[in-house]
Amino acid sequence: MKLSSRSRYGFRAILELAVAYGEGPIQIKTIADREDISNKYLEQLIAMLKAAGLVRSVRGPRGGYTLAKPPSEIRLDEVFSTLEGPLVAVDCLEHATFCSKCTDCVTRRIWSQMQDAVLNVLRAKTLQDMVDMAQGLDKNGTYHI
Amino acid sequence: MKLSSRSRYGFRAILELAVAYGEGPIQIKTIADREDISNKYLEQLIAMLKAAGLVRSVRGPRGGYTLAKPPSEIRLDEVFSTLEGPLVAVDCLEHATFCSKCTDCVTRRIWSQMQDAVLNVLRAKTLQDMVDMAQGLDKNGTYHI
DNA sequence: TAGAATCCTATTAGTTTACTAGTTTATACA
DNA sequence: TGTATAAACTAGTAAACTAATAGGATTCTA
Repeated sequence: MKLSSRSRYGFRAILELAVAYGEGPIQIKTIADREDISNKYLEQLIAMLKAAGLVRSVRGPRGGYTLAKPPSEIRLDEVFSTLEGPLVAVDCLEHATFCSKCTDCVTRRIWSQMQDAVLNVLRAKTLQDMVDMAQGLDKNGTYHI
Repeated sequence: MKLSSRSRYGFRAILELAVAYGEGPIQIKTIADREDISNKYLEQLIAMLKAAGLVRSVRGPRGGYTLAKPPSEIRLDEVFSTLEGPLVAVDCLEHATFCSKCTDCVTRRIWSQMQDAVLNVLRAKTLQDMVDMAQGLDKNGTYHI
């Protein structure tokens, strides 16, 4: 139940992009410096976000990354599952035929409730919500952990 | 966000003990056979549950394991955190001094909400609830996944 | 006192995590 | 048209974790 730094770093990075949405591309180096993340490692995380279609890139001088859509159109569960893998606690929640007792299984019900609880939190929010929260709280635009 | 088989196996095992509560000790071999888990691996998982004070052991012939308390007094979050480690999504949720922006941190708020969502599911239920669910659903007393 | 059961310690193949390093490709600008 | 800039791509790696397996020591009962 520990979040990987993939998620922690990735969320902080995409939040930087969300805050700067509409102001042109931001470079990896900028984000890495600001959030104190390894340049090369962040590069790989952002590549994941790009592959998922959440982020767009511009190559060459004055290039960098921008959100592919407005912050209000990117739900947090999209970001999370891109970085952390599918939001499935156990396989039998996806494949109903996984085991013979699947529909009757008590532990499966608990895992299902846990999974739904997390999913509801993340599905209910977009990057815009995080931007709004940030602007209400923090004046200088830096975010941590 | 994938549950380890430590949790999956461990929960199934302690549920067996909960169902049999008050009927004397059950051997590892019995549970391992019934739940199709490696004998030696289950031994280690139950050792964790014992170290956490959730399970009691009786050595020698006709020995085995029983719950240390009635099923109604063991909450699911106790079992979960014993097997899966502390239910803390990120370190800065435990240590408020972890980083300078901790109180203002936006991502931290999201992790906090996620963690609370899971915790609420697990804290609200005891092993007795699982036993009740099982008895309403399944006549032959076997549980899977 | 035989044997059934837990208890304890060690080992291991495979995977994942969190990086680092180096090279290649595209492009704005002089 | 050259050059600096920044993403893109590929590979490697030490450390930790996962899911076991192995073997013996200890304890208690019948």
